[in-house]
Amino acid sequence: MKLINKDTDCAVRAILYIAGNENNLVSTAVLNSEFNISRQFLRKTLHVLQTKKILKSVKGINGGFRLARPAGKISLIDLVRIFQGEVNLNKCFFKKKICVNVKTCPLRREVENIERYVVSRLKAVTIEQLAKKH
Amino acid sequence: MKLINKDTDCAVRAILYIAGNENNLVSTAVLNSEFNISRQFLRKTLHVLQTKKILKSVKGINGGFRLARPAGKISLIDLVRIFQGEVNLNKCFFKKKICVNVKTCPLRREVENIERYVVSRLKAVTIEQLAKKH
DNA sequence: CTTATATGTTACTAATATAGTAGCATTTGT
DNA sequence: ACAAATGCTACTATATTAGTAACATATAAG
Repeated sequence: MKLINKDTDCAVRAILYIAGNENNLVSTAVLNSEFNISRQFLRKTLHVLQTKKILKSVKGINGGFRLARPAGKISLIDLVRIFQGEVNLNKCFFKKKICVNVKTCPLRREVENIERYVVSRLKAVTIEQLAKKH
Repeated sequence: MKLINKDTDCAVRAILYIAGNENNLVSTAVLNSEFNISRQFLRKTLHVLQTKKILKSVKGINGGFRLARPAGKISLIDLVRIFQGEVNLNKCFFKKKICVNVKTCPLRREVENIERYVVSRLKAVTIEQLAKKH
């Protein structure tokens, strides 16, 4: 059971590094030499981040990526949603017979509380905060 | 992303039902007619619960399952651990280069906090409590 | 003692999610 | 023109989860 998959994890590292480079462009080649992640994997991840407006890209020689918005405006929940979908810990397997009414399902209520906490934490933590704690 | 998989979910329903039957044995046939879960799936789940000492079984005609310990002594964390393994939200994908020291990894720390909360909640909730909330 | 009906046990298949790779197209500074 | 970067997409591989099947064993009842 994981909260953060490899895509998201990779994205966090990359973005943290990019955020530490002010407005300079960072290429996958640099990230690849910096981290233990294959070039192809990085490219896939960064490309997605670009399409999702987290990063801006510049093509061509000396090209690379920079943040599309301030580090304080990028939170973990954004990245988790992009790479892992909406946080929905509470999937019900037995809707028909058992869970006619979600409100009366004791298990659902407990998991719902946990989910609320997880989402609120993921929302609260931004790249800016993570960078400061380094 | 799910917190509870189908095995665990199934187990909770079954155990709640069995707990509501005092010391009477409950067979998979009864659970199958009660719930929207296939007989084979129930058998697999109940068998595991038996080997893990959550349920006691009686073979033969009129056989079935009963709780092996009081409902107050079975918590969600027990079931999650049996069917999904130890709760370990914090798997690190990049140990070598990046996470030389876990203590200095800001992402790890955040996820660790979340994990602690999740585990503490799963520990706190017992079958007895869930049964009362019905 | 035979039979019907339970669970014990294990092996297998199917579906889904996650991880990882490959290749060609496009852009741009020199 | 060329080298080096991203754009884009399709594909393969692996791991996890879900679901099924078949035979062995035990037991209550007729």
